[in-house]
Amino acid sequence: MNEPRGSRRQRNAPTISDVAARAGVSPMTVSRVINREGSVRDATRERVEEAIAALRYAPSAAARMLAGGEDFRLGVLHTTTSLFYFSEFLVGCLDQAARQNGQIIVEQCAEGGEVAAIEHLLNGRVDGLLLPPPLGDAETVLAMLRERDVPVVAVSTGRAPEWALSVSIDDRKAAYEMTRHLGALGHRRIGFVTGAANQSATGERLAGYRDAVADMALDADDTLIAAGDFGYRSGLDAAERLLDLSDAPTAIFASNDDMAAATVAIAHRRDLDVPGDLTVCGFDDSALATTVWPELTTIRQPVSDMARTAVDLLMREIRQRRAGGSEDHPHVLVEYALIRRQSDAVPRRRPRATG
Amino acid sequence: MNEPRGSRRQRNAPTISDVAARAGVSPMTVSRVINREGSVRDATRERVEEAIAALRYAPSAAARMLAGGEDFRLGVLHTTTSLFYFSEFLVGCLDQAARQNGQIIVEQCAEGGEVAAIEHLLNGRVDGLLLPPPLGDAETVLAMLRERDVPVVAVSTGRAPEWALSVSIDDRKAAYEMTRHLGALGHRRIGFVTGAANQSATGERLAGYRDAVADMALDADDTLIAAGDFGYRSGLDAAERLLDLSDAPTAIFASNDDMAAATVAIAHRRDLDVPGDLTVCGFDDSALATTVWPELTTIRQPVSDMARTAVDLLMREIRQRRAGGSEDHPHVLVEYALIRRQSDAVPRRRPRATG
DNA sequence: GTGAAAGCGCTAACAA
DNA sequence: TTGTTAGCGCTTTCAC
Repeated sequence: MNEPRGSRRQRNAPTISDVAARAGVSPMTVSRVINREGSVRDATRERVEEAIAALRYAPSAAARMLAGGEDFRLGVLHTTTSLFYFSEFLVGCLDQAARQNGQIIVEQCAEGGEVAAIEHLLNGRVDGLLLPPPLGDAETVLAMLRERDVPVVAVSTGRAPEWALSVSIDDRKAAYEMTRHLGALGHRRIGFVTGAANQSATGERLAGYRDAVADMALDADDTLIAAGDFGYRSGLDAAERLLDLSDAPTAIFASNDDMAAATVAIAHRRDLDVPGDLTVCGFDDSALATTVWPELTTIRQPVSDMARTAVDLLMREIRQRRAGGSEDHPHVLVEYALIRRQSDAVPRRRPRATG
Repeated sequence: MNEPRGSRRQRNAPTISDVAARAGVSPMTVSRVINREGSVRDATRERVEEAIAALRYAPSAAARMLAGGEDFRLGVLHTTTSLFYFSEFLVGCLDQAARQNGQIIVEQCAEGGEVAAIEHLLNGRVDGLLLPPPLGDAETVLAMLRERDVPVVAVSTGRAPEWALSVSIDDRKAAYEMTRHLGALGHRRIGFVTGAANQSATGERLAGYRDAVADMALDADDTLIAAGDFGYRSGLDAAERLLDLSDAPTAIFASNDDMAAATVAIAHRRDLDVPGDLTVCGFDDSALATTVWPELTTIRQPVSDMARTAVDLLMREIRQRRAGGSEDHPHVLVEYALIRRQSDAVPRRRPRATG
């Protein structure tokens, strides 16, 4: 009758005490084993590990956190643009956050509704924000966040503000490399389709293209540069313009895969074989790159790794701030890769019949 | 010396006790206000609410859960297919889960690695699983899950197993409606591109098409039905076959947007205007539908709402099981919508010159 | 190297 | 209608 009023346990999952009992040690020792603290004798550790395995024990994140573990609420702004990118980004965030007591709050926001969305997120007590493109370049958003002194990571931005954190690839170098690749294949006239004017990656990619054109002494003709906005439709128009040129390019490098896919569509509409008559390549390696046919040669941004890094950086920053510090704001550059698929080839011999 | 050793609080966020102190009530009363339990006098409630606002108090999810609140860990299997779908799906899951102490664990899995992935998820102590397509039709997956007695929701499946939960649209009816729409426009020969054979939605959509063809007495010709597999490339092939027919269709209804986009590409390659010379429509209303040009007339599946519903259903089921019960396994049907965009039109007059 | 005690913030059960 | 008590599962602090 001394039973204090039945336990309130609801889930019948094993607890740290169950493990301790089975291993014949105290809960504290189990805790030490779990957290990889040094001071546990090997024999003890082994017994504990056995018990953990036998019971299929998994620690309760909630209890852990409550007992002094830190926790993090990270907001992700989801704009309607770049849906392809977003999915991969989110998976990376979720994965990394789960490893570190992080919770990801996704806030959808319509164009123009960014400020309201952020307001909402901030009221929900998020500790920091992740900004996938194009938000990392949005002046009003950035200004607001800076004023509020919210920790922020900009992802895939060409040029992130100094006070923020960022994770990107070297857009300029990647575009340079792709352009050189095309040049090495034998293309002299390479068309380029730019991205949206308000994103800094756009400028970087264009600069990379220009560098390579200059370095390899390719045809440097401004009519070879067509303005796009990262949207498929803008790619359609840009490709038309480029292919209408009296001396049309033999290769077109679009600033993203959507516009490259559009270029392929236009080429086909004109009975041009890709890559036989026209080489087309993209940038990002989004789902679209392997959806269309031929599959696109492109620059791979490791989006989900970048997301993981971003979450990591952000948590570090938040932790530092909680501890009072935080002076450095790392801007990390991750590796990209040039992925060759079926959309590039050596140019067909030009009309003036060399051979 | 009676000071038990200073508080261990780490975050300086206000607690329920802070609110209670400020409002001059007990923590329990605050808890009642937060949880909208009836028995609190209005005056008291107001004071508490003021205190909450003043302190910007937000309850700690961890503490709440630990104290007996239920919690849920829901696993989502992420196959490489249908990335467009997945992003929207995930956002819905996350959103709904966040409202109900749910945590979403995403597990990526390669083709053929489903069983291992599930094993991993289950070891991570998930309480239930969400199965986006094509998993809801995968026999081995389903068998394993059933044997283990794991709560499961199949989403967007044509025909979910009785013992599981499901959220779908009425694929057959939707395809029927789209086909009738095409018939009403004046098309008599309507091509159809099927989906992957191993997904039950494929059969449903085809059946809907057939029903409408019969009901409207349209040309019922099996050469008008081309097999696809939901992939873009299969759509390319199917469209070629259909347009190579001596009496080619004036409209092609593809079982998803990817294949519809491929059909548009083939049409353009053959100098056919869409929708002038050929009407094309898709199914799903994925990101692709509004990416390509012309934008696709398609059937909208409200994926993110479906995800929300799925999470809800799953939590309800888990809760019931914890309470010992659970007899009924709801299969909910949500509304779809036929979205008209720019890819459909009245057929051009046929060669035999009617007028 | 290991254990005991206390407390993280909250709510269920009971008492007033 | 409101308050009191105890305990959720874990980790911290201190003692051995």
